[in-house]
Amino acid sequence: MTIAEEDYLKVILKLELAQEELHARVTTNQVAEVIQTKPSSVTDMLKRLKEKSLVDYIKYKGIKLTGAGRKQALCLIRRHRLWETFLVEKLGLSWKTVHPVAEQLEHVHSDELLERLDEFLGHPAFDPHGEPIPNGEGKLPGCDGELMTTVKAGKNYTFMGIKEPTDTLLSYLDKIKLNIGSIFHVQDVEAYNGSVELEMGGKVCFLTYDVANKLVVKVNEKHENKN
Amino acid sequence: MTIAEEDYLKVILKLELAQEELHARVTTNQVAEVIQTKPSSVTDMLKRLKEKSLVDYIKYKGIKLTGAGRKQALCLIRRHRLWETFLVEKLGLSWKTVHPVAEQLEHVHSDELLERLDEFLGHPAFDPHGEPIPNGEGKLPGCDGELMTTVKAGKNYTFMGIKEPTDTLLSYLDKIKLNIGSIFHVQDVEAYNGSVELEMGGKVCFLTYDVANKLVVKVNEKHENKN
DNA sequence: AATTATTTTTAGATTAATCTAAATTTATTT
DNA sequence: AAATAAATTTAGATTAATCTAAAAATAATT
Repeated sequence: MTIAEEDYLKVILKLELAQEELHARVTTNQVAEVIQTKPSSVTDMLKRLKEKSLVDYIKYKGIKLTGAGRKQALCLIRRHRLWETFLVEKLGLSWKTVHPVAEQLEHVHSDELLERLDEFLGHPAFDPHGEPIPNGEGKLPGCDGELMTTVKAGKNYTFMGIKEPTDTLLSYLDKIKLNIGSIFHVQDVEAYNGSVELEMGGKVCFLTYDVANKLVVKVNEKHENKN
Repeated sequence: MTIAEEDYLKVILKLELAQEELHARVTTNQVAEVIQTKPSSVTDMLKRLKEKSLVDYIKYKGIKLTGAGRKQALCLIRRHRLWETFLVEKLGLSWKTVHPVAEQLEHVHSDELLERLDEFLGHPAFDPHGEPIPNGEGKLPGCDGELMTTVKAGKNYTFMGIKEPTDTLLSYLDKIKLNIGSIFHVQDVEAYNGSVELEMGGKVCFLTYDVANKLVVKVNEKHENKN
């Protein structure tokens, strides 16, 4: 498995997940756009990936990952997000700068390294950008989470991840010190405009509906009766 | 700088350092032997490296690194050894297995990553195999160390590194729990056969001349009057 | 439905890194 | 010093990954 092949698989998976209409096939041009290459180069690569049974590719009809291809792609995303977590949590790099470095690290092949790294980081479920980290079996966590727009006043929650992370949103969360893993208490949900009032480590913060609607949270049963 | 180019530079530096007669030029066949490739492939690569002013290559006459080439090669060795240290010290992998993983990690390009990793590891001077880690300026540490065959009874030393590490020697040192960084007290040096008796954390151990002659140590002024 | 536009694929080149086989240069030995 | 052996280089191919330009297929529009 070459670096180029791995890059293509990852891009195809991301396009499949982002696809508007479910089960629609990813197109040659979509891939070329993301990889920043010519469609003809994509066609060449697709033939090679098909040869290896990593994609189901039909001329002029688009692409779909096979089971094996999907598994590989999820492994790459797992590696990428674990490395990003390491770079930010352990080495203190900024989440703004780690992507290109993780882009290189994700191509390092070693199952044992990956396992140990995961353990070293405490089996994190989300990376510093709030993206879920697939587990060893390729399953994404936090699928049982809910958006912060559905929380109930009086309950406690853990902040799990971000739905569609953008740099501006991440910067904002940095500023108000709302970090992944934070536990908070919902003081109030404003029925009028859906804004949420939280209490977190003694400090209070307000979130608009638009922000709350990007944040994935999980009820924290254990801390239910904290206040 | 491609991965292949980096691999060649590293091999050439290692051959230069291991050269019997100083200033002798590294040969095409030597490189081919180490890289496990054909001499003709080496010739091709040497032309490319010469083009980039990384080696001083004269047809039929052999190779020498230029200043720039040497700097690059030292950076690669630095990366390799820092990663090996990370893998063993932080992730708990065995020094027996880390080489091929570090071989991949050393090709990750990021100055900031390297700086932070070095800091995270506490600026180590030797890797888990006892090899010295070049610093940011490409200088090798422990050049002021001495071999354990020159120690004086009654003094305290720190175990810095290993002269020519082999798996069997490393395993032996593991077994007698003599680790890099260990501080020990020299109880006695046997004039008859040069064997050395050490005391280390209350335990005593004997080393033959042959073993002691591979171990790099440094007088530990601060602990001079421990006993 | 016919035409136009868009998407996708093919054909043919290019570059890095490798190979084999043959030619050349240097080293070694009679 | 001539002959032989060894090391090195060249010439010509090969593979992965890319490109450009042209051809073919699909989609959109009149």
